[in-house]
Amino acid sequence: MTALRRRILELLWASGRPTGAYELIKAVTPRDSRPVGPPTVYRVLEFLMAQGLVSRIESLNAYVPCVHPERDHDCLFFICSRCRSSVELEDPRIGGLLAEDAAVLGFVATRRTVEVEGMCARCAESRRRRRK
Amino acid sequence: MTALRRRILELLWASGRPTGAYELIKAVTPRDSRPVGPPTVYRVLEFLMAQGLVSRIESLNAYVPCVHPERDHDCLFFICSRCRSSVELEDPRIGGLLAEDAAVLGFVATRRTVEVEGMCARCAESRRRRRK
DNA sequence: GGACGCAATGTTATAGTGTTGCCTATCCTT
DNA sequence: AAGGATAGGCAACACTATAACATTGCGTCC
Repeated sequence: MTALRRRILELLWASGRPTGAYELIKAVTPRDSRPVGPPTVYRVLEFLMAQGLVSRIESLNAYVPCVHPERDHDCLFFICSRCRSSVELEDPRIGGLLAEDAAVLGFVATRRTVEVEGMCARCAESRRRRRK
Repeated sequence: MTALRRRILELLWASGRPTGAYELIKAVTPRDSRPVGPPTVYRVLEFLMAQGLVSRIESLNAYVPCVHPERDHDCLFFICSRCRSSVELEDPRIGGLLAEDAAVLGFVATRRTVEVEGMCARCAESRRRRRK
């Protein structure tokens, strides 16, 4: 874990929502200095994902820190299209069903992407308040 | 359903695998003529997705025709990273679990993305044959 | 110390994917 | 024929990602 890697991981935690690679580039670049190159940031993200510290949200082209880096978990994301937040959940039953379906097909699974888009409780509530 | 829309849908069926938007642009453009613009193709894809005739595979930035356009189905894809094919499956149980998890969070779901990456039965078999 | 290996990062350029805004053509309706 | 609605053409641009090559810094082995 190098300084840059730690820095990007901290930025992801601080951001509080899925963050794009180019947003990270801006964020890690010190003011008035040449921007960090895309390959650098993408390499760091690749490393962090390999460590299970970060996940990529495919439907947003964005990255989030994992909630339980210690465990080997199935990432399952609920993404609010209103406030841009995302919540990670663990539900082993989903992985179980997918494994079952894969077995039927003779498919050897290596990676899963499960993403649900919609509106989070907070946003749904605040929209309900203003009768709309 | 216009000529262009039908044409692109047919191309997707003919391709037999997830196909990128720019690949479709090349394919729909008649030889020696100016290429169809990206917006045109993206608009057609948007229309076809709205009709439930086509799905987007987020983890590939690619598009596939839906197997059962008639039914309102949960798209669930198994994507072979070796032969680039994809198989669509229906498993209502997955949608059920996701709805359950969403309810716990108070989350109002509008769209689901479930994609499993790995190796299809054919590829797994052919790799087994050559002892590798 | 000098030579080498190696991992991480920097640099430059480019490829791939998707969108905005505006205009034109066509068709349908009245 | 006028007017509106829908589809498509076009130019420019924005965003996302990778290729290819150079550099830096650090440890090890002789």
